[in-house]
Amino acid sequence: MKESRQRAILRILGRRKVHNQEELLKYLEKEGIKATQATISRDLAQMKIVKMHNPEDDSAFFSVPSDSLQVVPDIIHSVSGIVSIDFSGSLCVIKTSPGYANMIGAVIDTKCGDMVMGSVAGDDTLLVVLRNDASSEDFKSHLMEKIPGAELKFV
Amino acid sequence: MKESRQRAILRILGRRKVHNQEELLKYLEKEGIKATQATISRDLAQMKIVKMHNPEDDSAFFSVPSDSLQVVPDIIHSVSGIVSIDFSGSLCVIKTSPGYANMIGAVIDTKCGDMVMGSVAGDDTLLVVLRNDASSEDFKSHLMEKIPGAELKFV
DNA sequence: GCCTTTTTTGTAGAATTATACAATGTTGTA
DNA sequence: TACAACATTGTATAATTCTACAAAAAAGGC
Repeated sequence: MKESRQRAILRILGRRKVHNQEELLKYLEKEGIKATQATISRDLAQMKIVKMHNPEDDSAFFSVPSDSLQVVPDIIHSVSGIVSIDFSGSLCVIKTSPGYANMIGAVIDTKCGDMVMGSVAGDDTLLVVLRNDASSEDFKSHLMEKIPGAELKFV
Repeated sequence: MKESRQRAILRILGRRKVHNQEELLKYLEKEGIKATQATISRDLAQMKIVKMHNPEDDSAFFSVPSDSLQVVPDIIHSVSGIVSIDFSGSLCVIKTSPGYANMIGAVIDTKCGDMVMGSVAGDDTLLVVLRNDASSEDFKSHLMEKIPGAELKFV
């Protein structure tokens, strides 16, 4: 129950701006998941999800920072979000579902540190810089091994 | 007043874990800055500072995410936090005061985008990937020009 | 199965944070 | 200086989030 609820929370936050916990509760209910504010308060803390402010329009919404996800590995690994993967030299461009780039970047930094020099993530695009001695083929197979679901996306 | 208070907030959050706004208020007072909870609530929102949770020990503290800082450019540019700068090929490793790496990474991404491919920041270490056609010397002088205080740190 | 231990959850209320409003301060213009 | 326009702040309170506690559910051990 808890795991699928947290998975649903990630999915919802990746798609919409959610401004408070009551609102998140409503979206969860639409997916048939019932819970209370107290429960998702604990979920958000556990998942290290933060409330971000947008000074432009004075709004606030929940956001999943890039380093949040090693805390709940079981969840991340079952959420892929990867749309496409392409290479150009030692650069790898990964397109993701909206909002997922940071998360996937965090997983890659953690799981593929030996062949990755670093990564920069936008909202739905992730740029991975491979080390000089790492081939794109090596990186591909590493990804397939470490991120369940990734293999489906290679065309 | 507001600007120096926000500068002080960045300095404080870079050095200590602050768990709520009342606590931040006390640290500010120690620096001779008087304000109310309402004021720093607005400051934190404007600076896009978030409250992060640590599920390990059930604590929470304020944190400055990497993309927070373009919002308050006047402030960032007067905070250095750089401890050391080293190069290895087209890689640049910048050690910073604890908590400052993200912030400095954001400044470098913004100010040195033409010679920087991307950067990844930990808590006190920043890895900058230079473009192939940018020399470390070019990057150094660019840094010195763009980040007041940086020149002091080159040994 | 039955008992124990641990985890998850809801309720209710405490703690924290955000904000409407009024007041004060600041900036620019003449 | 005097005025208007705008920005910043404090007060009081509203809104939101967290958490102590008890109950329920799940996981292990025998």
